[in-house]
Amino acid sequence: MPLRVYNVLHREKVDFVPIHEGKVNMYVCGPTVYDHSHLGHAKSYISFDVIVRYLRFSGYDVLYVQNLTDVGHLLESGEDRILKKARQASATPMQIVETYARSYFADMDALGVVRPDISPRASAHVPEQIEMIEVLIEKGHAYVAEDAVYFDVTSWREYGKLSNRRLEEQETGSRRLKGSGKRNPEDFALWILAPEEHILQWNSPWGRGYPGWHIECSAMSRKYLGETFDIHGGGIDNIFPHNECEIAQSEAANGVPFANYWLLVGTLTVDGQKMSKSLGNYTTIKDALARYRPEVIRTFIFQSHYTNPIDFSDEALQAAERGWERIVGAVRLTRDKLRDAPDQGENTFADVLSAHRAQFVAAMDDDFNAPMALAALQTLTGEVNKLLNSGEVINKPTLAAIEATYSELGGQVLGIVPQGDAHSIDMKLTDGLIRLLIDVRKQARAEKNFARADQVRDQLKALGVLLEDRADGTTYRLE
RNA sequence: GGUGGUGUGGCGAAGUGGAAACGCGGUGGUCUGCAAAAUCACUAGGCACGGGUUCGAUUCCCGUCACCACCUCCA
Repeated sequence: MPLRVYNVLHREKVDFVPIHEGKVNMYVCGPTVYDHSHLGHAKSYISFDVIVRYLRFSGYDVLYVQNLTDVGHLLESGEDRILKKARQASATPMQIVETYARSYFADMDALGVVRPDISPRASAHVPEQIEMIEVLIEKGHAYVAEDAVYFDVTSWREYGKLSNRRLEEQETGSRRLKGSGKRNPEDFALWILAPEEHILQWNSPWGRGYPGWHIECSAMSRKYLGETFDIHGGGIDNIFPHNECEIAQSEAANGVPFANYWLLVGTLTVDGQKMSKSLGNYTTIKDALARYRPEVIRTFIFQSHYTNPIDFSDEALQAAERGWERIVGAVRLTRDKLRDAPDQGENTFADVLSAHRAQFVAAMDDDFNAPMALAALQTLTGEVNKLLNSGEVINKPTLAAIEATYSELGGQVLGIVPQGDAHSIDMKLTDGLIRLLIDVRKQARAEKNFARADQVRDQLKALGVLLEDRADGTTYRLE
């Protein structure tokens, strides 16, 4: 079955056909690094993480580019947000950029988000942006005003095609014309001339200044992925004006289509309202990670389709946590039994595994339907638990096949099943010591010395080690 | 005002023109020294509301209402 994706550009679900067979070139709008990231960013980048992981799992060679915006992203006041932060922190702009770029990567690493292959920065691609602006001016799609170089939206008939906006139907605030050399209110800045005291500025054919926000994505995607590439991703909240401007600039400059497929992620909300800096209703990723495991945050996000909004609450996270625990509980038990299972025998569970794998793959092939894929893992977990609790001896080939299925689908693709077998010396030692204590407690229980047995269990619990007695022995898990 | 989207059980959330996934929660069993986990059964007679098409609609069409996002900085 072919992979199908919902292409926002045409508002329909279509078969995914890459430009070059077996190869996917993909660009996702990255963050502006002027503050710590919050869970809204997590939803976006975890969603694309799974898209990239699944494409690779499906055999595609993916080149994943995600930019870092470190210049040109202006506040409503017209002030560059990086500069504002730098002034507040009495730091240089590049210190701010470096600080928060590192923070961003640290957060993404902690969430298990696979790093993009290339993370280009806007400030490091000024020549490429200038070059593109020059082409736009030559072709009559941009003009030089006294304060900036603007893209002339009336020169590009298709402007608005992604977001279905018609210029004449928009509420055009007069504010946007105030004090600028724009010909049309919807014209947007490609290059902004900087006053002398402005800290971030470069030489350009039009005078010293800095690039506008939108041009960076056009210039950098072209540089690394070509004039036409396969997938462009981002948050739905940036469909206008940012994504719209990108398309217009790129197609006007290059004369060929920009991205073939547009995949946009729904918003993370809090009490139905978008999580955002300006509303102040945000939870940083660092704060969230202090309360929930990364796998739990991922599971929470996978419980709704990436295109839909999802509402954040502690209740929802806790529900996700319980659901996640059920899955990894089965995995833990499987790995535990694998330690001393008989080698002989055939995989008697192959049919169940392949049926659930097929469900999982069918779900993901249908526009990366993670909620449905997760459901397949959940029903598989029911089957696995039944098998493991049946009281029968299960052979190694069967257990290994179960383990491999979870590691592949739940681990490699979704990133919610941690790797087994901690190989570090510390973990081996810890594991050995815990098992030693389990043996000691077993002895006490055999002697009906329940006080001693409970003491071992209670003290281990205080250390975050939870013991679970089963008919076939005691297992443990770390809190 | 324009554009796009959403409205499904106590909560979260999939999905389909022909008996409503999955998870959480709840109730009652089983297992168990206790605890924890697991497991079994039950838990929406209806999918915002009103029309229409159809043998049949939650699913398609029209209308209405509500909420959200974007049109102004945010993935």
